[in-house]
Amino acid sequence: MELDDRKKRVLQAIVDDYVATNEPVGSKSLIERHNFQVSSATLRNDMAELEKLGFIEKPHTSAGRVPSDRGYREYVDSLMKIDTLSAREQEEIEANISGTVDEAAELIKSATHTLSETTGFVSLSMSPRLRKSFLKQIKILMIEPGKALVVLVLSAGVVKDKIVRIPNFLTDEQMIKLSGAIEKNLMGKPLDEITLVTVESAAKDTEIPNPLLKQVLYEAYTAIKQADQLSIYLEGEHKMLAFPDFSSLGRARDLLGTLSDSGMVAGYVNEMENQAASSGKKDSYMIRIGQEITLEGLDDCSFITATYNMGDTVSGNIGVIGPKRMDYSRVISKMDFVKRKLNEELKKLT
Amino acid sequence: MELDDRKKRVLQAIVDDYVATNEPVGSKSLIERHNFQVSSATLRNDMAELEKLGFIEKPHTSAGRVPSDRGYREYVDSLMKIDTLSAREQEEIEANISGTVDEAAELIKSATHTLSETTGFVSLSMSPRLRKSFLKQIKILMIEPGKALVVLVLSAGVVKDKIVRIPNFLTDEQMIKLSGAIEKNLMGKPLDEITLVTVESAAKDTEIPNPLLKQVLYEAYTAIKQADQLSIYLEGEHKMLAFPDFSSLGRARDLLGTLSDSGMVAGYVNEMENQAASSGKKDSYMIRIGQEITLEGLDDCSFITATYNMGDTVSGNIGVIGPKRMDYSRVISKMDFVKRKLNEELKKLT
DNA sequence: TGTTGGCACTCGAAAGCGGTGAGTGCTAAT
DNA sequence: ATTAGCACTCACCGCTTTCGAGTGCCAACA
Repeated sequence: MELDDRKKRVLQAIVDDYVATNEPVGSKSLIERHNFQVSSATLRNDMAELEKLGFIEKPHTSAGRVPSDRGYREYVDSLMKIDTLSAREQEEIEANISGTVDEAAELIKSATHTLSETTGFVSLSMSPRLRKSFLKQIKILMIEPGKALVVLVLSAGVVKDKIVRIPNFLTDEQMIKLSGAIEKNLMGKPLDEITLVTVESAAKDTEIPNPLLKQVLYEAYTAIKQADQLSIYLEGEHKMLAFPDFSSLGRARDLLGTLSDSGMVAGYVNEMENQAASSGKKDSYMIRIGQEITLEGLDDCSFITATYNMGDTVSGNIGVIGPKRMDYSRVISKMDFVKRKLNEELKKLT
Repeated sequence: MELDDRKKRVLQAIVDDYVATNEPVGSKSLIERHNFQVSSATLRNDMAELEKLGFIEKPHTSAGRVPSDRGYREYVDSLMKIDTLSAREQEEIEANISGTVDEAAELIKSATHTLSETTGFVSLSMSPRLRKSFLKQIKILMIEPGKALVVLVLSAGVVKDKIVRIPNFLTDEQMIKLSGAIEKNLMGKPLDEITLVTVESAAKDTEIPNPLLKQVLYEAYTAIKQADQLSIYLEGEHKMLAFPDFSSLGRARDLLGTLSDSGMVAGYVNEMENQAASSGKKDSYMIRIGQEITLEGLDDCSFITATYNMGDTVSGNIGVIGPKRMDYSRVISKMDFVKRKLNEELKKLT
C-alpha cells in the first residue's frame, strides 16, 4: 500500500503545519501555505484517503486533520529529511559538553543537561551498562573497626565504591592481605562473570579464619553487583508544562507522575535499547511515538534515544522526551550531535 | 494590637475551614460549622476588623474571606495546637525510615522520601554541612598512571571521594608515602580549617620532588573542599499539580521551574537555617509562608524545614514545600516525627 | 479516471444574557 | 456590643446565538 507522490507531500505538509501551528490543518490552509498545483477539493480527496489509511485523523467532524501516531511514524521513517545544525548551534552544544569535566559521570550529566537546554524538552541519560566492563582494581579500605570501603576501578575509567560492614575484630593487616588476594584473582574479569562463588574462591589462599572471611567476601560481592546496577538521570521535567499539548492539568499530572518513577522509565529505556539491539538496528537513534510508548501518560509524547559508548564493551543511553508534535528533524539532529560529541569526550577519558 | 478572644477564634475557624474546603468562608457558614454564640452579623463585624488588620482578605467584593499570609502567620505562631500522630501513622513512618539502610546519605534520602509520601507534598533534604566535621582518614589511591582517587573519611561516618589527575610519572610507592604524610598531618582537623597552605605544609617532610607534589596537593585540597559543598535533594515535585491551588498552568509552571533550579532552592534553605540560627530559634522547625518566601513562583506555598544532626558538629535540613493552604498542624507534627526518627537512626550509625 | 467548483451541513469556540445565591456593608433598634 | 433587616454585588451556571473553518458529496469537466 504505497502512497503516491502527492499524498506523501500532503502528509508531510500536514505534519509540518501541525507541528508549527498546533492547529488542525484543513485543505484550504494547505493550499495557501504550500503551492500544490491542485485545488483544495483534490486535497480533500487525498486527505480522505490518508484518513482511511490511518495516517491522519480529525479531532471532530468539522475540524481539520491531525497526524495520527501512524502518520508521525510514516513521517519519521520515510518523509522527513534530517537537517544539519547551524555552526552557531554546533558551537553552543560543543561549548557545553567539552567543558573541564573529566569524570565520565559528570560528562554524561553535562550532555544530558545540554540536550534539555537545546531542545527545550525533558532529557535523560542512563548510567553506563557496566556488566561487560572488567575489574581493573578492587581495594577494601578499613575505615574503622567494623566498617570498610570497597573501591572498584573498572575499565572505561569508572570508579565505584560502597561502604560495607565487616566483622569488628578483623585487623588492618588482615584486610590488606585479603584485599590483595581478591584483587589478584578477580582482576581483568568482566563484572557479569563474577559470582559469589568466584569471589569466595578468590580468597582461598589466605590464612584468615573462615568465619571472618565469609562476611567480607559477601559484602565485596554485593559491592560488585551494585556497581553494574542501572540508574537513570532525568532533567527538565517542568519544561513539559510549557507545551499547549499538556495544558490539561490531568495530562500534565499523569505525565510528570510517570516520569517521577525513575525506575519505570529506566526499565522502558532499557527495553527500547534491547529491542533495537536484537532487531539489528540501522539508525543511530531509536524512536517511539505516542501510543507506541507503553508508559502511562506518555500518549502525547515521543521518546527518542541514542546510545553512547565508553570503550568497546560499555554503553549507555541518552535521550529526550517531548510532545509528539515536535520538530523531529531538528531534535534528532541535535541529539545526534550531542551524542557524537559525548562519545568523543568519553574517548578522551580512557 | 492584641486580638480579643473571639476574634482569635474567628481567625482560627476561617483558616481551618478554608484549608478544609478551599472555598472563601463567609459569616453564615462560619456560624453553621462552629457554634459561636453570636449572630452572623457580629461575625461580619469581627471579620471586617480582621480584614482591616490584614489577617484576612476577600478575593472579590461579594465573596467570603480568605486568610492572608499574615493570617496564616498568626495562625501558626499562636493559634494552632500541634496534634499528635496516631499510632498507625507513627508506625508507617518508622517502618520506612528504620530500614536496612546504613549509609547516612541513604538514610537521609529515605527520610525525605517518607516525608513526601506521608504529606503528599514536595519534600527535600540538604546534604549535611560538613564544614565542622573533621578528617578521620584521607587516602590517595593510584588508579592508573596519571589518575588517582582521593578518599576522605570524615567524622560522622561520611565517606567522600573524587577522581583527580596527577602527574604521570608519580610511582605507586611515592603516592603511598605522600598519602600517609598528608593523612598524618591533617587527621583530626575540621574541614573548614584546612586550607591549601595547610595541605601543602602537611607534605613537607617527604622527599618527593616538589613539582610533582604541587599538583597532587592541590587536587587533594580541591577534593577536601568539594566534600563540604552543599547539595540538595528534592522529591515529589509533580505532586504539586494535584492541588487546586496550582490549577492554573502558569502558576504550576513557575513553581516547578523554580524548584528545578536546585542551587537556588538550596541557597534559600541555607538562608532560612542561618536566619533561624542567628535569631536564637526556639522551635524545632522553621516556616516561611507565601510572600515571605523570596523564591519566584512560591507565593502560594509554604516552606517548612527542620534540622537533623549527625554527631555534635554536623547538621543538615529536611523540609517540605506545600500549598500555603495546608494543614499546618499535621504537616509539622509529621515532619517533626520524621526528623526525630532520622536523628535516632543517624545516631546509630556513628 | 482524476480534478474541480459548488453547496449544504457540522460543530466547536466565543459572545451575550438572565437568574441564582452566597456573601457583603450599613443602619437602626435592642 | 450585638442583632435583625435590607439593599447591593458579583462570580458562576446554564442557555442561546452567532460565526466560521472545515467537511463530504455531487455534478461537470479534461
